[in-house]
Amino acid sequence: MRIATWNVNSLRSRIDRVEAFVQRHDIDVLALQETKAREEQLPLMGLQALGYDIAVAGLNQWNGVALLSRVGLEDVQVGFEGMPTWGDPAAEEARAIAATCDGVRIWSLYVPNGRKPDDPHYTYKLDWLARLRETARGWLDTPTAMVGDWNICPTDDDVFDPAQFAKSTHVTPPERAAFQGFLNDGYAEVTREHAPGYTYWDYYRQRFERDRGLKIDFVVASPSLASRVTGAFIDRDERDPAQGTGSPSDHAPVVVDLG
DNA sequence: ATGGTTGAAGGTCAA
Repeated sequence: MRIATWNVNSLRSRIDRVEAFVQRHDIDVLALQETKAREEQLPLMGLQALGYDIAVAGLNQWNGVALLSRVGLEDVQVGFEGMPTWGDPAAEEARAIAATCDGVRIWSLYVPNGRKPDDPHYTYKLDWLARLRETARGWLDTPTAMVGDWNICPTDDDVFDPAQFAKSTHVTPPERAAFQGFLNDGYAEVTREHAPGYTYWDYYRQRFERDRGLKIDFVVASPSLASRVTGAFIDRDERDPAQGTGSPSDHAPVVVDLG
């Protein structure tokens, strides 16, 4: 089974790229973040025609997550138990959606950005991660993957210029501790060893062209699922303005293969 | 400190 995660930064503006991507790489399950649309706004017929069942959550122009699967899409769940919210709770539910696909419980996650370390949104981010961790302890014994945009650089190698980010979110010790907590509990991040390199490059200042990016998109797997991973890669071509149809997302997709 | 770019329910906010 081949799983992918991609922060698309608007599914409507990226629909042609998404359809081409799933075909080019023969994707079985695709988790999307920042879809930025309600279901009725989305042109999904093309993906359905390609054989995908689709579950989406999203009410506003900032969040929104989705799952596409051609190997089953059962027990869809929006949000997790006790998930903290920000602003309009109904809109913020669209940071997490889960479904069981061919026996694997897959969560598409869009972790809160945090904005600035002194912003209340940063506290919300840490609360959100803490609550996810508590809930996820209960999933360790089942094949589970938490995939998506974690908005955390777990190490300095995941930042093009750590000094520049010294006073920014994504690299602070509490955020890194939050990520490490999942690993301490027994989960494994399964993409890094197969797919080094960044997954996000800011639109500003030709960051992609100069490879000045961040590694913030991860696949965090329970032990039984982690043992099935045979490979992973980052599709940098999808971040390349010179390739594909229309403008790219600021994130590249991450693909994982399961044996 | 500011600005650079992209997307959306835009004439601003979030990333």
